Amino acid sequence: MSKIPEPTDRELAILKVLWELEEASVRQVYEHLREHLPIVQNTVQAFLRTMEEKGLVRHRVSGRSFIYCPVKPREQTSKSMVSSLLDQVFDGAVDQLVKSALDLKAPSAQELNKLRELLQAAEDRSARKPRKGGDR
Amino acid sequence: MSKIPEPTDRELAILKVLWELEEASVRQVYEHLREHLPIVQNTVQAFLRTMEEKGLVRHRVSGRSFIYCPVKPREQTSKSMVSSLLDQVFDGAVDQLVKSALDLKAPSAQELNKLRELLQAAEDRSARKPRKGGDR
DNA sequence: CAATTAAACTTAGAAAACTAAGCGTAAAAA
DNA sequence: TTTTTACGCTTAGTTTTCTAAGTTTAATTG
Repeated sequence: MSKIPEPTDRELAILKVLWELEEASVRQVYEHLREHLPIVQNTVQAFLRTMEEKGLVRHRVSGRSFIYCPVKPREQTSKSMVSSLLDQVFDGAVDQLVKSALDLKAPSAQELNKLRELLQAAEDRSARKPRKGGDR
Repeated sequence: MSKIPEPTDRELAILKVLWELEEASVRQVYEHLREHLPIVQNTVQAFLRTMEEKGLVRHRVSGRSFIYCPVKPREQTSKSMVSSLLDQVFDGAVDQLVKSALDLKAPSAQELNKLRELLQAAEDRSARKPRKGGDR
């Protein structure tokens, strides 16, 4: 139902802090953000307010402060962003996306392990139902 | 030197056509685009003009028409976009990006093959120089 | 040669993204 | 009790993105 829009760059920067801290006051988000980019606390606050309007974050009250948290977990958001990217530049070709990612930065040993697992899992799934069945 | 900005959504849609056709007139781009989204030829033309200013495309003259082509190949553009996404949401964790991609859409048999190759190649590279040496 | 057409260029404006100053209020400090 | 401080709210401005109408120019057609 509630169609949450994809976050913009700044919104994403804010969400990133919230994902990391689980929840945070305006102040806290501001403190984190300004380590990476020049910004003013009021700006952060204004963003959080509009982000709440868009359904990207929620808040609860604690004393005088609002404590914000993300509505959607990182995985869900990233998924739809990857999906957009996939359509926008790769025409849906997953392998090309992966190739770009691997070309970009040599994965660490741990990452390689994880990748092997992921691929194995994908193969298993594919083996179990090789045809393009739409169970969505 | 010449720092080319990342293309916006619409710019990307136009680039996609150019990547596909190698090169194309305004007219041709327009014809392709309007199959997917409501747009007017003038709009496409204005975009191509500003895109040329930004360094995203170049043109040559053929008769009365401008024939546009992308400055950067698809791979290069996608690479920097993937890089941004990686930083913006995954904090650089390639495996998480790949996981997102694989969760999103079951890869076809061909894609799986390609993925196996890619992983193998990454492993080979990693085996040959397991330490983080920077030969770039 | 006049009219039509097809192309690029100019201009303009709406919508979204981003930014921050200024205001009000209530708690805490002096 | 007065002052300061810490917060959220309102407002407003700039910039970027996206859109398309109008204008000009030159070739082709009648």
